[in-house]
Amino acid sequence: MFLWEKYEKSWYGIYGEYVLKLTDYRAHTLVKKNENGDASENDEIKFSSFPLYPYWEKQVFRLDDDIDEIFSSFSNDVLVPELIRNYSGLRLMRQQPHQCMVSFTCASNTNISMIRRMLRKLCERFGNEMIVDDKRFFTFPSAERLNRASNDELRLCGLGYRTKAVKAVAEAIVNDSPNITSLLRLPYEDAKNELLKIHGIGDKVADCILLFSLDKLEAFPIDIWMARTLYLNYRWLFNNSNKKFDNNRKLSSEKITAHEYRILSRYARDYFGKYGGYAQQYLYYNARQRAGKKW
DNA sequence: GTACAGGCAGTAT
DNA sequence: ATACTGCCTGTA
Repeated sequence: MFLWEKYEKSWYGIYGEYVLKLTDYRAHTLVKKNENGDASENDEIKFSSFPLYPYWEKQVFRLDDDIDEIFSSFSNDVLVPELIRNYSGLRLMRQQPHQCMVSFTCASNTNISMIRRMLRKLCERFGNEMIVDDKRFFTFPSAERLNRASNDELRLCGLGYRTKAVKAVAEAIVNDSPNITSLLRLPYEDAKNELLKIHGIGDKVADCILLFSLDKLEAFPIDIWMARTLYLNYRWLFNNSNKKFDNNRKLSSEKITAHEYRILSRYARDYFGKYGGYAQQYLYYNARQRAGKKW
């Protein structure tokens, strides 16, 4: 999700060895309809990819989820259903596990533009060049390639002290420990414990990997933005039970302690339930929107 | 120059 | 168990 770019009406995204392409003709069609009074052949969103990956949108945009059941599971909440109505185009994306693991390992303690920069450099240096529509893309490097890279080479991608962590993640994937297929099968808690064994993967990064690539929809990643949202809109959830911890939070840019993460995470998962990750996605997007973030 | 950004591991208490 | 601290790097 970090490696998507827009040109004209099309979005291009790096998905492992693939360049995915989504073209939105809908606005264009409105004009055409007005001019001709006729439906255009392009009256839709079109999906393609290089190389061909038929129906990738089903996998990547999770069209196989029972979205009605998921959305209705939040019907007792005040805020989330409203956000679902407001942000109707928002989707929870499913990434390839190895790309997701590397991406979120790079994501710790930095901002999105920095993450994008790091990942683009990793792709340029270690991925394969691909020309699509006369534009140059680089696929996402394999774990084998990253594992072969020297620490100095990785550092040149701007990883800083994350270098060691990226190496550890690449090595874990190459060694097949943990095995990705078994992570997909394991319940949330067990899969998370496996991920936490890898150097550089903590609570937050693990929850992102679980939600965005391992189909654990109850995973509820909490970064500083989610923490702010929880304190702002859901303080009542943990108001009485954790007085000491609740009161002195200043809502600002304080870092989340490990202890705090566990508490917030437990309340959020108890409250939002087995599809909580979907709620998280809407709450997160909303928090960023309200803060005027441009991604 | 300093503060800050979507955490983490290592160490001290 | 929980608290404290240093850490790469680019931007404001």
